[in-house]
Amino acid sequence: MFFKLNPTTGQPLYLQLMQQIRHAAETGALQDGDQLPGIRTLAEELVVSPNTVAKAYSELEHDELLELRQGSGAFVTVKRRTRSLTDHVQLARRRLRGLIEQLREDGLLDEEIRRAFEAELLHPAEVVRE
Amino acid sequence: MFFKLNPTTGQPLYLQLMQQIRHAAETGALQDGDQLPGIRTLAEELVVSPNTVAKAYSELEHDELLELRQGSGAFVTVKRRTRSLTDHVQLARRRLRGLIEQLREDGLLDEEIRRAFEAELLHPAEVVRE
DNA sequence: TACGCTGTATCGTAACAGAGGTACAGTTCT
DNA sequence: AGAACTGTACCTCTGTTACGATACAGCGTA
Repeated sequence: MFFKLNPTTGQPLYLQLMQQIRHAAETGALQDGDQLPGIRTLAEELVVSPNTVAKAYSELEHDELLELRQGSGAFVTVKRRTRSLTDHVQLARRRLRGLIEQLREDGLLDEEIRRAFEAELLHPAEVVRE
Repeated sequence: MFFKLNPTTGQPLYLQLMQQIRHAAETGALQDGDQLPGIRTLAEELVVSPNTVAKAYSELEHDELLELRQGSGAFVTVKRRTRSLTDHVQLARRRLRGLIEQLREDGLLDEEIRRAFEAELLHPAEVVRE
């Protein structure tokens, strides 16, 4: 599987995993009916406790993005809205990719880019220095 | 002051505050020698415990971005590298702003945009579906 | 000097994240 | 039926976050 967790960001691991699974569904990388790796398997790959994966899975089940069938596994259930949005999300990925590349070439660190991004998302309009 | 914390993201409040102060210094919104609000004042504004602000401040002092003078206050100390980068960061902000605006108009939610951003930052190159 | 501001330090408490382990229950396949 | 897989449910332990409150220490000014 194509997930990667970063223990240094301060964000809980199970949340990071949830976001990445969500995003995979939004881009179409995960499609309706796809089966996810087993809790123990994925936990071993990501080098985290099985509990952490289990928590992510069950939260996503509560959000109706996964269906957990005891004995058989975890399966993706993508709703219509998400499905109609995949194109937009994929386009967004490509645009973001281009911009991030440029910013990196300007010598910006990922951390700096992330801070600028979060700031922009938080304060839709803002004056830099009054 | 122009800070805002979000208790729902899972990211520690003191880290969020640190990032925002850092970013303010990177854009030039906070300049060398500027004085930050007092611990208690800021804590009250943000509706958090003074301990939380104190932790953010002292971590930033350890990172040499703040100078804490007992009795007088917290002051910004911006190094040369950061100073030479403000233009790039401000430009980045503007570019990100434009892109985010577009994506919102496409009907994407902030959460979806953030997931796409984080995914792109994490996997510089990636195939969407193999 | 005395007051009011600053940051510093330390309690105690609560909640949560995460690791690690164990046992149980349903499904699938042989 | 039985083995091997799945998720489910507990428990204990450790570390971190955050709150609340208290006391202390340095600085500046009236």
